[in-house]
Amino acid sequence: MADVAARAGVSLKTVSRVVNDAPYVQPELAERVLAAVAELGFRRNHLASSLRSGQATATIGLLIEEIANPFYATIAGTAAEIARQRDTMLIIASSEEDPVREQQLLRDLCARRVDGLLIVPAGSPGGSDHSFLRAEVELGTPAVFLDRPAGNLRADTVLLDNRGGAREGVRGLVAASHRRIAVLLDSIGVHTMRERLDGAQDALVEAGAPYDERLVRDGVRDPAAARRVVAELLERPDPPTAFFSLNNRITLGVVEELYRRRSDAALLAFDDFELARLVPYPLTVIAYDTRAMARTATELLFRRIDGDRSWPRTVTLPTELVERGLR
Amino acid sequence: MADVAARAGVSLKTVSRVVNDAPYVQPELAERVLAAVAELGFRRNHLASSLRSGQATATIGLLIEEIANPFYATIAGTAAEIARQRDTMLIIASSEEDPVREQQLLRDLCARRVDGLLIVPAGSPGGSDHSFLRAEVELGTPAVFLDRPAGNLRADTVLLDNRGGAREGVRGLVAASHRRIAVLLDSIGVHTMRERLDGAQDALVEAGAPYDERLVRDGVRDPAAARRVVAELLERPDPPTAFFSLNNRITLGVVEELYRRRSDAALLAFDDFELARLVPYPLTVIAYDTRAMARTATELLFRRIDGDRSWPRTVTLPTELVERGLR
DNA sequence: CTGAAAGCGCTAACAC
DNA sequence: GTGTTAGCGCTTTCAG
Repeated sequence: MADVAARAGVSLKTVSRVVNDAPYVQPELAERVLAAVAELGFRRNHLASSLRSGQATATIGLLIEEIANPFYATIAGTAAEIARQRDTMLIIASSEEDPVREQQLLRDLCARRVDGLLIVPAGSPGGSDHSFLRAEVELGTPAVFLDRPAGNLRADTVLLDNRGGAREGVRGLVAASHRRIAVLLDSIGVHTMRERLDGAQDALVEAGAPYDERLVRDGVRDPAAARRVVAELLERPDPPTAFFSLNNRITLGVVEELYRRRSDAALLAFDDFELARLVPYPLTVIAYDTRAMARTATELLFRRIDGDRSWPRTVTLPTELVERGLR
Repeated sequence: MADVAARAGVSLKTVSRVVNDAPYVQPELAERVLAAVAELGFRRNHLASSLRSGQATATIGLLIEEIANPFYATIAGTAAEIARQRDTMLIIASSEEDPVREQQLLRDLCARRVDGLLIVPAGSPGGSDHSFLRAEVELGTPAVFLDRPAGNLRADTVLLDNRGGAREGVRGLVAASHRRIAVLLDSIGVHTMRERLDGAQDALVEAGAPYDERLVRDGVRDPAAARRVVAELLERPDPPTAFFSLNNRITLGVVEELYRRRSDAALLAFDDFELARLVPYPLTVIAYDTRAMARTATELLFRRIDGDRSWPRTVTLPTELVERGLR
């Protein structure tokens, strides 16, 4: 910057003004500065600038499980889009469901002085403890939680109506006279899974239907496991007449096995997915608007960054039942 | 840091040493410093640190079209994973296929003094001009290009064998006696699309098959458009007996229309996709390893960051033919 | 092994 | 309108 100033025959501060589009600079001087900038290939150091000016690194941090997962990719895309409108960059960090890693990454993000944090908590057993963020939040790094609530921290949170959605879906099955409904889930340690299971039970209890624990299968980690569980359940003496899959990876396996067996069991699935309409099995999907969730959270975050100090709020977004699959 | 030093009764520099795990600090002093750090809730300012120490922001920039697209999400995930092993954060920016925006974002990333750049060029007509990066690269910000070549810049590049893959796939169709092969593509302006089309023509020319321009349809932007084009082509007096879809969004539409009509046309498709095995139509897919591509590029980038000044190289990764779909 | 001083590149606060 | 001075939080350099 000093070089530019020398070359343009002005002071360092004037260069700073020009580079930052500050008002009250003579056009003539500005032009000379711009010329010098071009000649010298000068590029402003954003780090130094935000070091001096206190906050405003024009960067927000997003902490998720893993970027490659389409659900998180959608969240990241939405957050990036909104951030872009404010000339803010997005740093994405993946916790891979590890609370220790999550905490490290969050601390690192704070050390980089991001303007705010968007967090999908790692959902492993016990959940993560986010109390260490309290200090950061008070020091001016707001945090908004997405999809899952924070652990031990009062903060803005945007959730889906997992319980309500599951309840409504299972009510549909019950109304179609299903009583033996198998439920397949990934991990009961994850908040969303617990909520969805609770919703299913709500509907069953309401209907006075028996709740058979043997029909609930936890630990279904991938499509292959789902196929095995479906096969096993269907070979029982009193097989379920309906399946409720609590996430879309499980749904893939369930569909494949039901299709293979030309089963006529009903299928209810949490999470919509691209291609759901092309799947060779009729199913009812509990869909939601991932982008709306991410948008809400990101807007909430920017409101905080802009100085909103009101009481933290929790927003719950609705789900919707949709018919999918080829019939 | 000064506060911590005061509290621990040491100099500022000693705090710096302790915080950075530097050797040659008396354990006793270190302990006092750590205690003070904990009491005061001190957190090192990463920005200030890398401002003074020259480079090493432990951040790399990734420029892609859009994060929400699974292809780019996979690239981002792989890059983030490798970066993590080096305690490096990843800033992701989306160009949305706009070369102007691309350039802005790249400049901004440089202004943030990222240690290196991973770039999937915006593929719009004419391609982008990356010559403005030459200065940055020379100033020590290495760049590696992915999936598409750079415009007017010699740099490390990792590509897929688009042409070879398409050639091999179409050879298969030709060997199965197909002569009227329709080709559907998104935009001829994108490098990968041109290469794929060239590969198809290679195979046709080899076989002495007629090349019918009316069977090549550019501008098929989404699945709905693909459906319309398929419908129209099938209603011609001499309909194609095979379809070659140049990307997976197009493939979705083609599958849907062929399935709907219970057609027996052969389908060849560039890009594998999750759920391809569940698609209700037999198809041959030209698959490739996106993660390998991203891994290769990211490793190349870190080698540059570590000081490799050898001649830029271009790596081309192979594709593979795979049978998919329900038969 | 530890500390004092200088300064990374920039901007806030003020004087001119 | 423009320049000067100080200093953001840290690390480098070099003296002890």
